[in-house]
Amino acid sequence: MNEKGMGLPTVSSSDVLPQPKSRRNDVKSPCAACAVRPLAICSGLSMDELCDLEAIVTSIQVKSGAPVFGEGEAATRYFIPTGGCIRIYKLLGDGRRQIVGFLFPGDFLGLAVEGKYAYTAEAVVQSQLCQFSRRDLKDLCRDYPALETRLLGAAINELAIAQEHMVLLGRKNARERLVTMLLMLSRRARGRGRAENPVYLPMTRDDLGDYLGLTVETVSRTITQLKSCGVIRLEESKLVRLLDMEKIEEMTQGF
Amino acid sequence: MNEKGMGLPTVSSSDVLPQPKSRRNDVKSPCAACAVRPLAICSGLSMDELCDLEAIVTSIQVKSGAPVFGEGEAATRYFIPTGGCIRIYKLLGDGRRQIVGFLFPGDFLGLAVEGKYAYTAEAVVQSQLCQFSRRDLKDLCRDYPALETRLLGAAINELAIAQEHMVLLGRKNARERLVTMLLMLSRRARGRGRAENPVYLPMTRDDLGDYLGLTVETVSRTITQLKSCGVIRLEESKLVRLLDMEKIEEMTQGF
DNA sequence: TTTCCCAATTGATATGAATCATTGCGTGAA
DNA sequence: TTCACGCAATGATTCATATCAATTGGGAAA
Repeated sequence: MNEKGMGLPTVSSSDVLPQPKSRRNDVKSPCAACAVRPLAICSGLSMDELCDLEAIVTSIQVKSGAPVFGEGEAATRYFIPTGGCIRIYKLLGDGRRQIVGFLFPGDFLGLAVEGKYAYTAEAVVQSQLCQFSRRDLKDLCRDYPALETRLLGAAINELAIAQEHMVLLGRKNARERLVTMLLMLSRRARGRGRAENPVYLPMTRDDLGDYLGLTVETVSRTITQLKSCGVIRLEESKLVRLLDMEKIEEMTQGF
Repeated sequence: MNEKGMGLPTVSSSDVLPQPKSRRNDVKSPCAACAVRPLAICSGLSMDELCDLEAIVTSIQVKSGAPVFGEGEAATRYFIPTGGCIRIYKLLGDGRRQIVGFLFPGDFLGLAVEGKYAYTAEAVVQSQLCQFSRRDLKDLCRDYPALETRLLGAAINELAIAQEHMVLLGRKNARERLVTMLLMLSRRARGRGRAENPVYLPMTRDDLGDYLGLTVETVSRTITQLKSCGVIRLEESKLVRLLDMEKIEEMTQGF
């Protein structure tokens, strides 16, 4: 049950602050210096290709809680987060919410079905994203087929994550769900070159609940339970120290 | 809880009966006559392209209950079912099973992460599939970039279905899960040009449970409940007549 | 500092689905 | 025909999580 984000207006100028970024002839090219490029679909491009990419990209800022786009909207833009965290979710008619993913720097955002976004995307905390028009990226794919291969790779990767999450939602209990998520966040942080151990949870407990298919209360109680088991410790309410990795990995997989 | 399919051998010659199909110079080309081609990634290819496709494809038969491939296996082949029904699932260490999808004729099977299948695929009933070697399809994608675009489309489509299913698993109750699935199967049958109303359920109640994140008993009870509500009628135990479409659609979306 | 507000935690109780156990049903084999 | 077997349906009970209701905590504004 969660009404935040229902019937939200789409990205408005007060929420999103566009900052032109394409400066093809600059001394420093922003893409070349981009910290998340090795992670994203733009990795492994030649200098020339990078320039063409830069020519079509814009950087935007989205304030905490503000929408990037809404479910059902015409999908005219693609995004790559470069900072912060984005939640994507779907709503049922009575306000029940299921968060189907959290996106971090380097992930790809905006895959659409029949020209429409299938979910709403909102910033969990203030976030930065690279923005492409759909048309531009399509054109670029024609010139650089490798780019489409990368997009396919990103989609397959997302699909695998989604399938893992279906196992979590369909077959795991509350404790297993929590530790699975902690481990997943830890691994993804490592993948981005960030600290893997005190796991940082930028989202609220409510968000966690709507991602894990639980209520806030159950999330909270389960965290307490994991603390008393001695497998985690809260350094702050959003910073979780994993104490017993072995036990945690065990708890994740149902052995 | 379900032990069927645990530690299964991979496709063996007794389960799968290969039938060479590539007869480039035949009068009748099998792909040209293929009933599911308009649905599958092979739609919209020229006669030439179709010939090249035929040259790399094999048709196989898989007996009811037999595996097509197993989770963790090296992903050397892709498939397109042309008849029957395939379940794909993941297992937890203690045998809990989550079916992450059912595949029907025209769907694409075999997307892999890091060269390995992320799930097991088994025939629900005797099924036919077109089989491609990964390498061959990759080569063909190089020549016909449109093919890769179609693969991307298939992956995005799967992803959207997966996200819908996460909503079901995370936020819907047993009754909503059942009617959502019935409606989904009805729509997909229509999409394949088959009857949309008596919905045919080739899978067992056990499979339904493992797909919907419920137990067999709950599936059975919920079906009984839907019968007494008057929204469905069982013509046979695997053939469900949808009686009140309006009420059914209402029940799926949480209004 | 004090106040306010929202997020998080904790407690008491209700409930939907799981679990355990049994019965019924339809199909194929003897 | 009868029997056996697997699948499906039903019943009784338990249990995990939801729900309803306070209470606590921590950061920002006054």
